Amino acid sequence: MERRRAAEIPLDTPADALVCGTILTQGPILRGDVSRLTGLSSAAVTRATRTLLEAGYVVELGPTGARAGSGRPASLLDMRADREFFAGVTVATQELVGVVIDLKAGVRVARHRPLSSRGVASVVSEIADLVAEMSGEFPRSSGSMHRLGVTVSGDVDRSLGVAQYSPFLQWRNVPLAHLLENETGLITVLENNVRGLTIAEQWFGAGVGVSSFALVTIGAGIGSGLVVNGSVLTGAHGVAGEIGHISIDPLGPQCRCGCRGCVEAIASDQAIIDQIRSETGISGLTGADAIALAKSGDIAARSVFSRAGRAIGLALAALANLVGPERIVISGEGLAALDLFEEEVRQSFAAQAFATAAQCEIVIRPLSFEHWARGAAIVAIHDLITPETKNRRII
Amino acid sequence: MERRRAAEIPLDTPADALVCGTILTQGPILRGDVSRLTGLSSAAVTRATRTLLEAGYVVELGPTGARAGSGRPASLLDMRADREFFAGVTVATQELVGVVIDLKAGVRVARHRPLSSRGVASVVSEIADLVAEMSGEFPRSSGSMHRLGVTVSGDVDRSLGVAQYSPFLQWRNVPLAHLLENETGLITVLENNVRGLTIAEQWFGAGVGVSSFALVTIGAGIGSGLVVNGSVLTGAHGVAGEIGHISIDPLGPQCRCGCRGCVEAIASDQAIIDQIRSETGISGLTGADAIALAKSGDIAARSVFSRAGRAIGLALAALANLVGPERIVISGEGLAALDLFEEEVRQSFAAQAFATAAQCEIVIRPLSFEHWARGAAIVAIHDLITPETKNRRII
DNA sequence: TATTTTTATTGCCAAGTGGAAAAAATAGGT
DNA sequence: ACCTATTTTTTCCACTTGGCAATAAAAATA
Repeated sequence: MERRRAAEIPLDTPADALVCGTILTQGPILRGDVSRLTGLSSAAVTRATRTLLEAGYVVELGPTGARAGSGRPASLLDMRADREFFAGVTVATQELVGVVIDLKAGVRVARHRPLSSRGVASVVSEIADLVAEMSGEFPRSSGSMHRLGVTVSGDVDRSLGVAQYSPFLQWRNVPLAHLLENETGLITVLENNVRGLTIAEQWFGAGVGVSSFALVTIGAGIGSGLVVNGSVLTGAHGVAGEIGHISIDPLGPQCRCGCRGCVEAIASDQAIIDQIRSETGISGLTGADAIALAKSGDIAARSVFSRAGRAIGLALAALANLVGPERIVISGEGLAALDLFEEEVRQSFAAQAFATAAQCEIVIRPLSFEHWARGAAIVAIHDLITPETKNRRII
Repeated sequence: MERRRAAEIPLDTPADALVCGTILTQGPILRGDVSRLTGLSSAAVTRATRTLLEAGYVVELGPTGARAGSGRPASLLDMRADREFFAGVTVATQELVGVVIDLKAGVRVARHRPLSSRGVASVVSEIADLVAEMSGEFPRSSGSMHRLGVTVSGDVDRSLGVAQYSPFLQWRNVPLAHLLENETGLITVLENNVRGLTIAEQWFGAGVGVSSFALVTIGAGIGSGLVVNGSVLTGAHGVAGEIGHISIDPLGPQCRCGCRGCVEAIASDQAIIDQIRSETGISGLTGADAIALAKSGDIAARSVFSRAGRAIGLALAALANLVGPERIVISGEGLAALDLFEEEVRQSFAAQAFATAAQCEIVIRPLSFEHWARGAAIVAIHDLITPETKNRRII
């Protein structure tokens, strides 16, 4: 699969890509600031900018509103959002979620569709259908759509476009990117779903301008994506950010991974439900019931949520102590219940974080499934713009 | 402090530094392999090599022993060990440990000296004395010594050369590198002691050729240094690799950090001694006694060591699950007792490591205090050769 | 001795980048 | 209205770097 990037966006030199990425993520920005942020000379910034301006990817917003005194007025640069569009699809538990976004990651269309089967062929054709459907449904003023990003859970090799192993889909070594390129005609990139969301936050969310941060998702499972030195950790064996399977209590509940006291066995949605069921004896208890019960003041339910909060706080502290991110972003579907344990999370984090690691900022960002699909689409942008490093540094 | 690197070793271009680092760490190596490892063209390798050969930093070992069939024989390149020497000093609990090493990190002199006081002025002058003493004591065939590496525990900013905070020395914001440059006349680099040992392993030990690994030290404290994408983690707030303060048991012993169940409170030397004392009632028990007792088959002592092993195994699993290193190296003074719990470490690691994270290799390397001092000296080499990256990538 | 094979070197070239000077665009003073 | 100071942006030039491809070197083999 030949990547015909040149036809899409002119990023001939490393400086081009650097400038493009900076304008993209740092929003409207002055040339001088681009130069300072990237370390490039102003000459290089001018050149790269001109290329992008001529190709219509960047616009000049005219003199900045707040006049800065005398001197030639600086003019702000920004991406032209409607110059190009990107599709993104994430394979969730029960459904496919798809979006089309513009170059500034603004969502133009969003669609859900139930997942009828987990077979490869069926998933491929349903993703293709969803994309085709969406691509007819948004007002494309001028730009076109060449790229698709797809995220699934499990072990994914992005450079190969292969889903190596997905327990949920029961897939092994599925070359999904290739299959979808054939089916949709779009250049397709495949990524792990948590990493996709992490990249989205890194470029357009709470990770902008920060060189290291972590995105923690709480819900059906508990996972995280870690960004260190500006790049997302992959793990030498494909595992990284598995914060859910840190054990914090040798007497804790059994986890489905086989161990005792994993964070996920204490604080995932199902774990909370199970614990409240066994404490209260209510057998048909749902997630909503559990939250309602706790909010109504039920002691047993509240203590289960508290325990979950402490477990998460300890896990975040382990993360902060080991990796030392500048910021930790908490998100996920479980956030409906977050106010039930946010205080415990913060307290036990603060207690367990070692020395200055406690300065790590913890922010909470509710993210919907649409955000996950948007993450997939943003991976497509990321793939377009991030240059492949040529020289391997071993030192 | 102007870094007059040019006078020492000709590393004018990035390619020079890349080739130099590769030859240094990959031992005797063929030009062709350098080219393959670095991604540089063979022409660039030839050019960089010639510069280094002419300056006497690299030697050609002549045709490789094992003839590889027909064709022009390839010749191995290696660093000339005695072309330059480096001093390294680490500030240990009771003493200063110093070494002088050559360019290939071979130790030429090693010396201990008691630490008479922890005051800044006294430490500075004693380090300077130690270095002066050593520099007269090794047979320098031709190379000279321009650089000194120093490591201390605590929060260190290497680029500033400042010890920001060292609880053990009770220092805050001590510009130790600068003070020592004035005192010794050597270009001095200051680094955290665990990071120093980690860099040593990365370049000359179990981390060679691996892009991510962890070095875990077990002894008076439990810490680790993490290498990801070829660079040592620093932590946004100066804390990283603090594996000792992960909490794995809410009912565990109280740690000096104030929390319960930290790995360090279960598995550090003192923690093990304390636990065995309280189990057996022997008040004057020393570390050697504890080991002897356990080796003699004492049930209580053995179970304390077993518990420590399990705690370390869980901590290593947390590390592997979060960061996903290719390899974990275990070292430290506590290794005298390692055979008492190695099996537990491996078992509980294997049980708790998530999915393929269990493939992470665990190797054991006993490292003496002299190795720590050597680590400091290797940081001086590292500082000489590692080029400062010019462009800041924010994407 | 000629040929083949593998490795190393050299000459040439293209291009990316930085430095410095020039130009552009404004505010403010006279 | 014009000039000057100021700040941002652009242009021009030259340099460095590293890749490509042809060439040389050093063996083994025919």
